[in-house]
Amino acid sequence: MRPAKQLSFDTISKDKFIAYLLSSKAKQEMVELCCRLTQILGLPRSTGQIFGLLYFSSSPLSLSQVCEMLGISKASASTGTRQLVTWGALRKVWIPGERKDYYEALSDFGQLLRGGYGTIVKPRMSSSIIRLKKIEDSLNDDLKSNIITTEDHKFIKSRLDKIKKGHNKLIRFAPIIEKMIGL
Amino acid sequence: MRPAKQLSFDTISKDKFIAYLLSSKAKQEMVELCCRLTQILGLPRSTGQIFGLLYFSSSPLSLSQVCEMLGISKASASTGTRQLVTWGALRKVWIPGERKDYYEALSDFGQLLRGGYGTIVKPRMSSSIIRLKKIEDSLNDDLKSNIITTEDHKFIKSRLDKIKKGHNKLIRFAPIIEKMIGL
DNA sequence: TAGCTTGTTCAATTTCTATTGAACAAACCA
DNA sequence: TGGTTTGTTCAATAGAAATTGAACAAGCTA
Repeated sequence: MRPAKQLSFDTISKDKFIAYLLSSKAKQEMVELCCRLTQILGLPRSTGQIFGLLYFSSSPLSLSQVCEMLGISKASASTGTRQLVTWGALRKVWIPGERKDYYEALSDFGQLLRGGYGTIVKPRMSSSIIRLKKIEDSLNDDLKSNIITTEDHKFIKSRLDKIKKGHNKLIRFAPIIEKMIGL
Repeated sequence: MRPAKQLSFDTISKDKFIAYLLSSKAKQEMVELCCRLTQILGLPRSTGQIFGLLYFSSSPLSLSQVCEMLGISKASASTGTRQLVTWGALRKVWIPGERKDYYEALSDFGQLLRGGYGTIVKPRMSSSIIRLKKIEDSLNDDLKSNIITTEDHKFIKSRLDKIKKGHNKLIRFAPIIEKMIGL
């Protein structure tokens, strides 16, 4: 009895590889390692696992394969991959004749760091900084209406300045750090 | 009617200042700003608030004052300050004749970053890296017992190497980054 | 068109973390 | 000693975030 559909060499080798990832002890350790690294950036565990799996997969995988191999739900896989794609850690691969989306990890691990920095740290920083000017204003008002002593006002002002200075420094150095992080 | 205990100038000015922190709109904004910045490092909100309060206080505050002014429990205040002290963001101040512990924030905001990096990122990194060697071993075993093709083995090996390389780079650059971050 | 495959979204649930109240320990005082 | 003040610890609770099942949308096939 012949298989209904003849398997190409590529398909066979791919299936073998997936079977390996599913069975091997090393695989679990690899995914776990990668997962841990990505979790440093504050990613959910499931998302970390997805990246780990794809980072060590020599061929792109579909969503359903990711679900099956990691034992997570379609929903998690969908949201996880989307996030990783927007961060630039994964990329969609179009396989001709296939209706499924396939994903592969960029070898540049640093892309993940940069993505995380750009979407988590940076916006929070700037949204915080926007308020600085407002705070300084109400602080000056407090001084004028004698709610606060000149001395205390001076102290608070100096601390605010420190934050401003630090922020500027970070802004200035950020591109350099980003480049250095390019793993 | 005279107050039972004559207040020194210092005490009066301090009480005034605390009243200011309690009442002012600017205070809430300041604490919130600082809180947000510290939360970037993954600190609990209450801990962030403690740091924010002390960062903008011109005099050291006791635990009970922190509780009262932030409306948090003794337990949170105790654990929060302890963590901040071990990170080097706060320091205990001994006031002669007082039985309470007083705390003040170090003006060096970067100390917090370094503390967070040292106690959160660094250990996770190294504990992850320890496993690298182990993974490589089981990978080689898999190759020998023909569970995996030479090709796939090569691919996985290259990805592991990338992680190793990236880790080394981070280790090498960490001190430089730490210095640059010194706000 | 109906039926099938694939991916997304969202309310409900589970899981994890932060926070708290209360019991405890330590140091001081009278 | 007993009482008071201060700080710590921990089990229980409240709160936030991740995960999921299920309903939905979009695209293809016949």
